[in-house]
Amino acid sequence: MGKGAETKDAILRHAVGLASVVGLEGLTIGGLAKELAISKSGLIAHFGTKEALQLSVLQAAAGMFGNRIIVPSQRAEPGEARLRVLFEGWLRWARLPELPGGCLFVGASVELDDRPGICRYFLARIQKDWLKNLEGAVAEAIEAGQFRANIDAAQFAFDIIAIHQGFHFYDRLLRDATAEVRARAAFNSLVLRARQRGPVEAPDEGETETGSG
Amino acid sequence: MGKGAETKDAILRHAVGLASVVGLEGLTIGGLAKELAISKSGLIAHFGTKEALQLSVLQAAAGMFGNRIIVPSQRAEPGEARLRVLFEGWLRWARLPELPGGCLFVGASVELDDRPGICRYFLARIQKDWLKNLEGAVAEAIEAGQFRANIDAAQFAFDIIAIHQGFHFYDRLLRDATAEVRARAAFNSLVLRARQRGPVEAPDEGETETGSG
DNA sequence: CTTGAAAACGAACGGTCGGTCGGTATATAT
DNA sequence: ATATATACCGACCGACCGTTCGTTTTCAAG
Repeated sequence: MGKGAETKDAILRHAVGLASVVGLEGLTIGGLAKELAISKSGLIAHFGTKEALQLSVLQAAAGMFGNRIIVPSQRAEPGEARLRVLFEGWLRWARLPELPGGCLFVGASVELDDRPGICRYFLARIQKDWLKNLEGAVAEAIEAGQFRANIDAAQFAFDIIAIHQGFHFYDRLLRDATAEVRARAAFNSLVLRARQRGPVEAPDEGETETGSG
Repeated sequence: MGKGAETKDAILRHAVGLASVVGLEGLTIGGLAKELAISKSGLIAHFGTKEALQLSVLQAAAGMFGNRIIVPSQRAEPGEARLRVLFEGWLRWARLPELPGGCLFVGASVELDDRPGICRYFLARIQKDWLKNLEGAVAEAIEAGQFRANIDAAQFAFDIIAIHQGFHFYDRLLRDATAEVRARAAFNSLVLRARQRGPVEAPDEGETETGSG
């Protein structure tokens, strides 16, 4: 890796973490440069414009996500196991020290949803990819006979994404310590419901429910 | 209403809609003043500081939410009916023409979750209030015998909030036309599961599932 | 009408923003 | 070691930010 690529990499590593806190628009070239102890002009020279920097930040985060969550998930066997690995990885992702402000994509989604441009376009694309990835994992669970055949994979993917959004809200804004427990409970309920008619499942007379089961 | 209160009201009406698009920080005094065809100084005089303006915007939006969603819900009978009215109202709320950028609270939640201050404090408080409101409606459904007694109202409230966040994500970023259908399906599934052991419920051999009921 | 208060104004402040430019240092290839 | 390309810098630009201030306009009470 040449000198240029090296510092560009260092810039993006910092920028991803900073953007997770202050948002993509909250990122300032001057502020980022000060953190890295380099000059504004030296920094922006690597990207040309702020929008290009923002796009690079999204791309860098997407790369991180792929390496840390998607790639490892492919070592799990297709179906429910892989789906669970993806979900658990996604929860951990939002708590990574490299992302002190939580999942960058959650923040960027809200920030960009009314601001057309390259960044919005890119974000929407990778989020749809992620959606399809989740749908695929559900489909595999159906093919493997783990989930019932009449499960709607697209709806299932919506449910998972909703749970993660809810988790983020509880965790980041409400600072609710039960965020993770609640998210996992909702996910488990979702999976349990999708399973083939199985051994027991008589939810009457048990512990509290709605998810926790 | 005196002259001062009148213009202050007009300012806030515009500001709420604008903030739903550009965010609380994206609000600029100059931009807002230009939209209203008044001077910057004349505008900010009503609030003193930008942070105070932002807080007023949140308060105004909270007032709108109370008038439009919470108050009408109290005409519905307690329990499942009221819960459904709250949920449906919440969906409509995110599509109000007065909120061209979607639910202001969703945007503000992400924007403020790492920025301490009066605004963040106020937002977290009213969001917890809303959470308790939902929990209360669930509890009433249990008391009315509509929902099983072992339902966890807090988890139920989490699930509803998650659904709404997922709806917002699908609707605003992905521009997915099925957002509303998916959200409603998830909600119906949630309610159906919570109901007392009822007439039929044999989910085998039916239409597609996971939410759709 | 007169008068005093309330409301809105225009101009200006210091600061920060993204971005540009010419020049200097540094790394890399020969 | 030298030459060339790359990387980086400090200074500066116009635009816009939130905020302040003194003045003028508008309103309402006497």
